[in-house]
Amino acid sequence: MKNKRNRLQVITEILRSSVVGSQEDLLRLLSERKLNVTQATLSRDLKLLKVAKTPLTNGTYKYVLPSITKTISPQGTYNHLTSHGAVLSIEFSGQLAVVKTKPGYASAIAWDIDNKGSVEILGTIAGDDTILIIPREGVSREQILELMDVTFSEEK
Amino acid sequence: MKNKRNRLQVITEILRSSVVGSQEDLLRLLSERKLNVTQATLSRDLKLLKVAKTPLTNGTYKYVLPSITKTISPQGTYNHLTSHGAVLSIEFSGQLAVVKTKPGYASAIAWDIDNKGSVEILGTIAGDDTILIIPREGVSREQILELMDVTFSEEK
DNA sequence: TAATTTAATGCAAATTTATTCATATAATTT
DNA sequence: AAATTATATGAATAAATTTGCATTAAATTA
Repeated sequence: MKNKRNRLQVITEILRSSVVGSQEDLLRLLSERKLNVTQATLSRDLKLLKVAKTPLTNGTYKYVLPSITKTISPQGTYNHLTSHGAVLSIEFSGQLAVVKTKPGYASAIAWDIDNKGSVEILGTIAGDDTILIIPREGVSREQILELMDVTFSEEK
Repeated sequence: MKNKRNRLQVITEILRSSVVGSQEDLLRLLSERKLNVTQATLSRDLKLLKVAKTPLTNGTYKYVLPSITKTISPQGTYNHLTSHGAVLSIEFSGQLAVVKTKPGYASAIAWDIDNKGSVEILGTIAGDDTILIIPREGVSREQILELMDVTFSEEK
C-alpha cells in the first residue's frame, strides 16, 4: 500500500532514537504508532534501508542505520538510476559525491558526466570503479542526484 | 579448547578480505583452513567480535567487522605503517586523504583498503602511485590514520 | 474503462542465527 | 593432588530472520 514511504521514515526515526534488538521489538514500537505490518515486511524494510544488526557489549543486539546520508530517497531517483546499467550507487560526503560503478566503467561514465557540460559540476576524477564528482560550491545533493538521473535515464 | 584466540584472528582476516554472507559460509571458509567448529561456536565468536550483519545493495548480506578494532590497537604513528612496505605517506587535504605508494602499488593497496569494508571510508580512487581516500562525513583524520595503521601493520 | 503490469504485503515454509543444556578441558584454590 | 571453579564447545532446540508464493491494491497502457 501507500504507507511504505512513511513507514520507512518512522523506522529510521525509531532506530535513530532507541535501541532495538529484534524485529519483533520494532514491530511493537511501530504498532504503538498505529503502523501495523508483519515481521516479514519489516525484514524487507530493514534490508531496503540497509540496517545492520550488531552485537553490543552488554550481550544484546542492536539494529543500526547506515551512516547518515544514505537514506535520501530510498525509492526515488537514485534507484531509478542505479537499477539499470553500470552505475551501482551514489553517496555523498560533504560537498563531494562518490559514484560506484561496475569494475572498469568509471572513466566511461565520468566522460558522460563531463560531457554533459553541466555548470553544476566542476569536474570528476575516475578510477576503475569509482568516480569522484566535485560539484560547484552551493550545489545541493539533490541537484546532483537530479542531474545524474537525467544524464543516465536517457540511454536506458 | 585453546584455538579460540587463533580462530578469532582467522575470522577477522577472512571477514576483512572477503564477502561472507552467512555463518555457514564462514564455517566452510574456516574448515578450508583446518579450523573445524560448529555454527554455534561461530555465532558466539561473531558476537564476541561484534561483527554486524548488514544488507548490501545487491540484495545479499555481509558480515562486517566493527570499524574501530579495539582488539589490536597499536597507537604507533603512521611511520610504523610507512616504515616498511609500499605505503610511503599519508596526507590530508580538507576532507580527503591522499596516500602515496611505491610506483604501481596504488591499486593493489586500494583494494586492501576497500576490502577492509570499513564504514568510515566511502571509497577510494587509485592511480599508479597515489590513492585518494574519501572518508565518510564526520570521520576524523585520526580515525583514518588508525584504520590505515590497523589495516597495514598487522600481518605484513 | 477494461486489461495489463507493477508494487506491496501477509502467510507459511525454509533458512539462518542464538541459546540452553550437558560435558569436557583448562585454570585456580585449598 | 584433589577439589573447585571457570571456560570452551557441541548437539539439539528455540528463536529470529528471510524468502517463495499468492493475493490485493495501485499504476499504466491499450
